[in-house]
This record gives sequence, C-alpha cells and structure tokens, in this order.
Amino acid sequence: MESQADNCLKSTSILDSMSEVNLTAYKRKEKSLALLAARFLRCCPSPSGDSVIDLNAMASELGVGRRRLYDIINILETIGCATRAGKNKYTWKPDKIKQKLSRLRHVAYQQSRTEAGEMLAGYLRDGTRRSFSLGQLCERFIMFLHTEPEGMASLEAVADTLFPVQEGSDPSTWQARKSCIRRLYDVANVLTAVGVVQKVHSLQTRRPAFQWVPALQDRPRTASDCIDSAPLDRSEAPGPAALAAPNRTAKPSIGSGSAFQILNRGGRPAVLPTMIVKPTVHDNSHSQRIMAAVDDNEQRGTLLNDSQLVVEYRSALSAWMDGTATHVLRVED
DNA sequence: ATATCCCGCCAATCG
DNA sequence: CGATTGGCGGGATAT
Repeated sequence: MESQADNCLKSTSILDSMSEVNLTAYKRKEKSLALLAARFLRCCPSPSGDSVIDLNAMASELGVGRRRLYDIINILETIGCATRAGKNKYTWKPDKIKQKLSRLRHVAYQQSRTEAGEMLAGYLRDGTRRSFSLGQLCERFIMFLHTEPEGMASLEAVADTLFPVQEGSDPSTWQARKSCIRRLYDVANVLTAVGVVQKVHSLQTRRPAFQWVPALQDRPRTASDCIDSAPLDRSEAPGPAALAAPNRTAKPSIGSGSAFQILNRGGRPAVLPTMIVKPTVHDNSHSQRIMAAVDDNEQRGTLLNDSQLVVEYRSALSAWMDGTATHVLRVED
C-alpha cells in the first residue's frame, strides 16, 4: 500500500510499467539511512527526560516502512539513547548517550585489538549462525575508533580488525567480510546522523573514513545539517604550513572553550603517533597531571618511550573525545 | 570501474 | 498462527 508520492511527472507515463528510461530522479540520496536517521532524531521528543517513541507513528510520520526504523533504533539502543519499552515502543533517553559512550571507551582501552577480532570471528562458524548484528558492530566500531590515531578509521580498517581474513581464505570468508563492511556503512551512517562520528577523508590515505566527533554534548544534535559532508582536501603537498588544520570542527563547543587540536603531518605508521603536548590552560586536575608529565618531557627535549607514549596519547585522546581537553596537542615526527 | 548502500525477502522471535 | 524484529545480500545508484 501507499505507493510513492514523488511523481509529479509531466511527461510520458503511458502504460509503461516500470522500466528504467526517463523520469527521473529517483534520488537515491534522499532515501539514505543517514538522512532518514536525521529525520528520525528530529521527530524524537527533544526535551530531556524520558519519553516514548512509537515505531508505527514514526513510520507514518516519516513515510517509510518499519524495516529501516529497526536499523536506526538498533544503533540508538547500543548508543544508549533508547531502550525497548515494549511492542513498537521505545523509550527515548538522550541523556544517556555520554554515559554509554564513556563506558565503551573504557572497555576499548582495556582489551586488545586481537581480542576484539576474536569476538566477532567467533560469530562466524558455529553451526551456520554467522551473524553481524548491527548493535555488536556498532559497539566494536566505536571502540575501534577510540584506539585509532585521531579517532579516525576507514571501514576497511575496521573490518580488517573486527573481521580479519587470511590471504588464501575461502570465498565464503571474503564474502562475509564484504557483508561486514556493508553493515558498517549502515552503522556509520546513523552514527553520523546522531553526530557521534563524521565522514572525513584521511589526510594521508586520501580515502574516505569516519572520525569521532569531539565534545559530543549530552544529547544528540537535532541533526539537520549533518547531512552529507564535504571534506575535500585537494592538495597533496603538506607544504610549509604543515598545519593541516583540523578538517572538520563543526562549531565551537558551548561555554568552556575546549581548545584542543591535533596537528598531524607526515605519514606515520598506523600506530599511535609520536607527539608533544603543550599545556596552555589547566583546570582539570586529572589531565593536569598528564600534561605535567609531558611538559617535563618537553623541557628535557626527549621523547617518552613507546609504552609511555601510548599512555599519554590515550589519556590526551580520552580528554579530547570527552571534549574536556584544555590543551593543544601537537603531533610531530 | 569502484564505492556506496537501498530495498525487501524471509528467518528468528514474540505474543 | 500472525505480527514484530532484524539478518543478509542482489544489484541499482553515486563518484
């Protein structure tokens, strides 16, 4: 039932049936999950405090079948801003996002990459029940970003870890990996709509990737602009500037100016980058301690050893992810 | 050609 | 059973 309403054609329509020819514009973009998720969020009761979301109402409101809404709800659930409240009913909890994300980050720093990989790998094979639940992938995706430099990674990179595949593996394994990536697109798209991540283009790889959005406020943005993004980074030569300004940066966060930027230059191995931190302000006792150590290091003109670097990086990145950072991060080679 | 990823069939699950 | 959830991937659309 409910065919489309996009007609408004003005030309032929003869008895054709549904070939491909003319008529146009079918606009696949407008049907994207990302856009639908954005509209979905706009329909969610904005005021804090829990409220109810009715799938059927939402479906008719957005003029879409329920199937797609499940994709969105699943992600929102794993992000913590919604919980099942019964048949066709969900409770909207925008205030819980930050809490859930913090938890995921904590876990991310606890386990190793291999552990993460094994988990999903375990899904495969086990009878015939190989499954990539959107929720699981969503959590893994988020945790993975937390362990990547600048909280950025391409979906292929995510798949390489979550679903490692051998060189001479059988076709079915590669097919599974492909399927994994397809799902990751779904996850990334709704996370983009929520504002947790943003699509960017890796400076070195030049390939599309997704990056964690710093300082996500407590509630999801009433996405309306988060539509697609236009990263575009033409130049190839870092040039003298060497200050490849932070690509995105939507807007200056509210009140407290969480001045914190990561300047990256030169292709570094896909590991944690070497860096020097320059303290400028400090009001957070926790990060203050971290910065002190780094500052000391700087005066000595020496670099911390690898293990220490990792710790420093993560601590600083952690603050960045939270939007509580009050220092400038400078990455050097 | 390659990167994205919409659409909806149909299998679990629920009630 | 029918209805609700939600894997999965064919193949169309965007670049």
